[in-house]
Amino acid sequence: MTNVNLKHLAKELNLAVSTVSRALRDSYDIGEETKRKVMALAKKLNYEPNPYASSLRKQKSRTIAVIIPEIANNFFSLAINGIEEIAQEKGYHVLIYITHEDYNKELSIMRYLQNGRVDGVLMSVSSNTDDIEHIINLKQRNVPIVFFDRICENVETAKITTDDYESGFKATEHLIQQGCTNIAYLCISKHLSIGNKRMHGYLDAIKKYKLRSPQTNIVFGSNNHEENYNKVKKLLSAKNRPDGIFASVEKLALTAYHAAHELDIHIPKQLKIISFANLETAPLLKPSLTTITQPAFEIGKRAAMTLFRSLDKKNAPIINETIILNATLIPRESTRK
Amino acid sequence: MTNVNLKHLAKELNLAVSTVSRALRDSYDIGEETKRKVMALAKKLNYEPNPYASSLRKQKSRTIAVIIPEIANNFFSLAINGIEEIAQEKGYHVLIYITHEDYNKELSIMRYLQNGRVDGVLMSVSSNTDDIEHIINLKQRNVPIVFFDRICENVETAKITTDDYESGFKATEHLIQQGCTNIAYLCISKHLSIGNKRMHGYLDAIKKYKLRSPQTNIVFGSNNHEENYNKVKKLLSAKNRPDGIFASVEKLALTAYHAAHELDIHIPKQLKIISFANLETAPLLKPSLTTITQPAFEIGKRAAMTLFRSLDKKNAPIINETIILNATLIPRESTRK
DNA sequence: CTGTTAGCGCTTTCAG
DNA sequence: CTGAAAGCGCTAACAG
Repeated sequence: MTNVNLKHLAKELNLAVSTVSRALRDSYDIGEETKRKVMALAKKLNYEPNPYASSLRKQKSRTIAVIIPEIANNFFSLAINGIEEIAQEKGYHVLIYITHEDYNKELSIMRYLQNGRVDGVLMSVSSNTDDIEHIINLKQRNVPIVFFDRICENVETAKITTDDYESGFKATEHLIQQGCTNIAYLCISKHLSIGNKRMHGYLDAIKKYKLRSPQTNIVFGSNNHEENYNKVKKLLSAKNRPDGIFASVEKLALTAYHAAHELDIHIPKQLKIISFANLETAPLLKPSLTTITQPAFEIGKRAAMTLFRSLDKKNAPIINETIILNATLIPRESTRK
Repeated sequence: MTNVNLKHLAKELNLAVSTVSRALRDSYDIGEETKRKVMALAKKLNYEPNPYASSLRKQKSRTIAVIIPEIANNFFSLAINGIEEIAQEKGYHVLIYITHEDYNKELSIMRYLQNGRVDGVLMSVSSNTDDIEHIINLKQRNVPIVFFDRICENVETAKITTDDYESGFKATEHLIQQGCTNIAYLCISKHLSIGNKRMHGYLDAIKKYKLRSPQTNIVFGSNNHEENYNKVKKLLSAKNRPDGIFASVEKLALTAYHAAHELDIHIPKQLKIISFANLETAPLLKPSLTTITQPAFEIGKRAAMTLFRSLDKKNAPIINETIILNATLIPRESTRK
């Protein structure tokens, strides 16, 4: 870190450090002549202010954190893309943290953030987070939080989500219209808002169309892939096994695929699958999967914009509101044209 | 930022700030009794040191930057996953920057990093980066850089790559073994190391099997999707159009798919495609694409480990070495079993 | 318009 | 074993 700093510039120009500092930003207050000289030298020496000194002084880091459960998943990648774009526009830096669906990791990550490291947090909670103390804690330390996708209902802050209930309803309806009469629902965790909302949509569609849905048709998965696989396999091995599956996340759709394949159940003839999924490659590579695609990039952007709105204005509080963006159902037929 | 800091703790305990500071880390030097008291209060008040004050003082940020051209791409998502895992293990924070294949963005990002914001950088260069001054610049400011995947040959530092030449050779050979005699190669940029190495593998395979390959069979794409699409369409519209395509990146494979589809060329009957791709969902969703899959997660981990090796030991210089990991060819047949 | 001064919160000599 | 004091690089209040 052998680096040029304000002191260097000041000495070289026979000016006070503060003058140089102001010339470099304030502007209105410093003579044109001086400003030009300072700017010139700064450019010449490739001066870049030390961010941490400035953060320490201003108590603002111009940095936000993004906390997500996983990243090798198109939804979150796209969301980050949107977040990063807005952040770059606003001159903010983005720290990324992956919880790997681990509540304890989420906890310790949020501890790190509580002392000024970031000005705000964008997060999608881990699937086994049912306690919200750590989140409230951070909020109380004046770190604004915006949830996206996997929200916490009972934290008062901005939330950007998809129309999960409606999408769940439509997904189920879609399967029914395809002739399914025995539809199962797969989701990752009882704790997740998205899973529950989608489930309610599913249940209401079942009800509306007067289908029966045995309790066993709802599978709650976990972090453990093996376990999920066995549960789904069991589901598909039953005498009256489902002829349609609505998976609340892509990963479970794939689990179902694998299981069906092993059990020699033909997709989509004997089993139709619909799933929330953000396969960028979808139009070409998923001939047999109907997807419900979330506007991930947009969600990321909106989440970031919402956060920055409160950061830009001097600590304007984040409004406790939910912005709901619509997902799109992309039937597999259309993928073949 | 109403926050508890060392001064608070010190006052509360009737100790000097320095004593508290040391009790919280140094340990050997402070009385057991005092230490316990300090620790207890720190825990109770949920004390978390201000990272920027400490960074400023120690001239170390415990933060690294990851600079990548894009993120909505499985390769980079997986790599980040690996990077983040190692970083978390080491107690480092990860800043993420996306260049969107834009040289100018890459430039300005690296400017931000030159004054202590990060202790090191992991990067995959943008496709239109042919000038390396900004990289050298950063290196000279004592910010170690490790390249992964898209490396810069002529910067002396550690590089983690895939066996691009061999994979290019094998990919081409694979198409030849499938009966292709007129194979085209698609890549994104003349500047990229990976594209060039893969191309050499391709050319050597063509040579070895004594196929002819008209110059027109090599397509250099760009950032512009439309443009790429037209180039590929033109390629596939020629009288003696190729019967095999080796795409150096997933995106171009998809472009080829689209073009073939529009021109009513059947895949894989009339045109076989092989491509570098990291489709996590591959086993199920890509019935017609043979892929060469890079160990992305591993690459990320190795890159991070290499960087941390030099950060952990007091500024041990990064060795100018290239670590080459092997990609795996996954034929489409095996996806159907 | 410019300089002086006093910190931001932490670490680290240097003294006791 | 503990305290006092200096200073990382920057900003901002206060003087001139």
